[in-house]
Amino acid sequence: MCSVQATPPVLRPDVTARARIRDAAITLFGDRGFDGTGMRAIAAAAGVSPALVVHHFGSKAGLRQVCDEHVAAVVRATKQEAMTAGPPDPLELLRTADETQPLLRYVARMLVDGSPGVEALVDTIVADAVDYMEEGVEAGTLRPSEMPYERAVLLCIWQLGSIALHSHVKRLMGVDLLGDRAAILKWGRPALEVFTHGLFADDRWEKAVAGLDEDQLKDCNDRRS
Amino acid sequence: MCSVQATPPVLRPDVTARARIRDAAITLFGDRGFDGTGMRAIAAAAGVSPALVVHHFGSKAGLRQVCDEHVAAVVRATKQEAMTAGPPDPLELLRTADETQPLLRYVARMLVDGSPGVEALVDTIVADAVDYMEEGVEAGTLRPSEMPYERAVLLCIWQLGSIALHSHVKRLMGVDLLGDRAAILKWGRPALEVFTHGLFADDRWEKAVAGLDEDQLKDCNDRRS
DNA sequence: GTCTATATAATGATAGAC
DNA sequence: GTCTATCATTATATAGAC
Repeated sequence: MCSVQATPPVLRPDVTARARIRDAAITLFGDRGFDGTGMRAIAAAAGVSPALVVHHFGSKAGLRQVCDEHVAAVVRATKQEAMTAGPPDPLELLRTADETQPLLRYVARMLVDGSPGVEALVDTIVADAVDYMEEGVEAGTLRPSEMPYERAVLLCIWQLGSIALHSHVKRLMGVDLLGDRAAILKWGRPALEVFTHGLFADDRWEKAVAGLDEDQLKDCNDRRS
Repeated sequence: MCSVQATPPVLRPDVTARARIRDAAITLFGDRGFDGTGMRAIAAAAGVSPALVVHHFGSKAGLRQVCDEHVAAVVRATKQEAMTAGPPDPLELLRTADETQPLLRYVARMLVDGSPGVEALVDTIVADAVDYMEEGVEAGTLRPSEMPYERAVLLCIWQLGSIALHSHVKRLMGVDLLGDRAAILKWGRPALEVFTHGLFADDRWEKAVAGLDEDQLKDCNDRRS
């Protein structure tokens, strides 16, 4: 599993200009956001003229769509590879993270910027997680849940959200979730602790919430101005 | 705790134009991002001329700074209030969420846009969480951790990340984390399940990871091209 | 404090030569 | 396929009247 050469967004005359532009866009969009990145910056990073960007992709929106599709394809392929390699686990997404740093940075941006292709990508990730976790429950490695789908969504959002906030994780813990594997382990250890032993000392919170019914909450909401 | 009237970004001639501009900016920045929001749009939403925005805040960056400070102050005040009201719990952040929807939407954007005040805000949130959780452990409601700080960071990132990805949570589960309390409960239930019982059926994962040392991981990293 | 009118810079996109 | 030169639009910010 420790292989794969990521595609760095550096100037590489050996790949087509089109691919260089696309990779530069992925890096810059991921780094400064879609709105924060100009065509000129992309062209400069790819070592071409701004006009060539338009020539190849029609428009900035067209370029983004191609980036979306490419990133989604790579993510899907990476997950496919990981699936066939061995049993999935909740750290799978983070495990494969360092293979494709600019890609993940782009995904992190997509998640909040709301790029046109991100919904389908997230839905796929969640659907896969539902399958993974069902298998895990059957295999006896995961605890069964009263709400398997919701739990899968929760865990996916936690992981994707952590990626989206990678800069804060880096600052707070010195761990680059988009970076090397060793660093990711430092992040994974407390997660493992929570996932193995839980967070609460007992089930008093669960009981307390179980005691609440919808009516009480509705009432509580209604009392707001 | 079920009170407080949020400040809607609607046209309200009874508050100063300055406050209206600031609130409109918070809503729009949160909704469409900093780069995606023009001064004209802010002025229109506040019912004033674009020039007045500049007159009050100097520049778009200046306006953002004021927004940052205002949001941070409100968040701090809200947390302060929640602290004095009762014992804190991991859902505290989400509990108080619905009080201030536009504010939280803005925070969600700040978290990924990297607004200049967001680091301090997050650091404060984490520092508070560390205190909360230490008290929780002493009180016997939370399990002790081998890495209390890292666990607190993890949980804060999970919660803030969930807020940042609220649109996906809405789509996947029909729950608006920035919205009403009843919806949030639907999200909180699986979280409560994981926090109470854990996710793994046993400690095999923890043991497997505990067996890994840094050298192995380093080696694995080095083998990447 | 608030406006209209405008300056100036940057943006996405086009035209046409090579 | 790739470039230079340029257009049209939009952006932030300013000047000065009321």
